[in-house]
Amino acid sequence: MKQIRPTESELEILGVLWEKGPSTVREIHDILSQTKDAGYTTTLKLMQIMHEKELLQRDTSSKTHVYTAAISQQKTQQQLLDKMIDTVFGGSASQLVMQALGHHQSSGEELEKIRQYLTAIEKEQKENR
Amino acid sequence: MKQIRPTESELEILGVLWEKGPSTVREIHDILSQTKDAGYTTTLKLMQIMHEKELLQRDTSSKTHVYTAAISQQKTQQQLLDKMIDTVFGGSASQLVMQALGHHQSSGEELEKIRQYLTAIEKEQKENR
DNA sequence: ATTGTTGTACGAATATCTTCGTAAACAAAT
DNA sequence: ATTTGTTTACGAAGATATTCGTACAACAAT
Repeated sequence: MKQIRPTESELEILGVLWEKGPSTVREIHDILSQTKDAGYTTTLKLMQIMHEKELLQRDTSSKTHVYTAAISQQKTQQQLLDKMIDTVFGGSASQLVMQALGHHQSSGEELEKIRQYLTAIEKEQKENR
Repeated sequence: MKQIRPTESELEILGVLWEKGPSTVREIHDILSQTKDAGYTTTLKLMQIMHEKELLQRDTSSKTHVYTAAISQQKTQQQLLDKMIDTVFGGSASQLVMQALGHHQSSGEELEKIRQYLTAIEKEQKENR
């Protein structure tokens, strides 16, 4: 399986693309520059490199190119999670889960969803025993 | 608050130190080289740099130095989680939790622990309403 | 004492990431 | 047609991370 390792800056860009969908460099840059301090050409260059690396696709049919994420959020999440669980949480996923639950408030709804999820997993485990 | 940003390789070393406790370069290297391919002096150099950065402490009283992690696993976990939730999971901790639960088998005990944790959090939320 | 082994220190090469200046293409406005 | 603003392309500098060769010190075994 192909190992994708986006850098920190690349993840920021992917994050925006995942949320907003296909975007121009200008759009990405405007959003990023709210929280970060970098020139326009920096963002441009990054996205060009990401295109070379095949992290992004782009449509060059008009003068202003439109970029799209070429890797799915899900897959990227899973990959980064796996590595993190492995190196930082000593291999224990539930350790990570509890740490995450502890320090971020989630709405009651979200907690309820997680609870249902737990139940489903436990049920599945019983069946496969 | 001081932002710590260990690199990938540094995290690997920290991971071993957190698990095994104080260790020599040789011990760390032997473990890492099971899954990674790097020379001994590379590991040594990395740990020396980490000591300069104050990521590691070391005892130089004997010829063979003994290194210890200078930052806690908990704090590092939290910091990395926060950033990850922010950039990769669009700010949703529960999104991360479900993704993590989905693709890693946890024992029934662990799941039970998480369930209790959930209950505690929900109770707390009610009280603070 | 000589040899072999294991360790640290140091410097430098290499690789990778990040940043930005500059030039050229293009379109809209004057 | 010239100016102005927006965009891409490119190259190169700067910053950071990774890798390893070499030298030297400590020590054990012969």
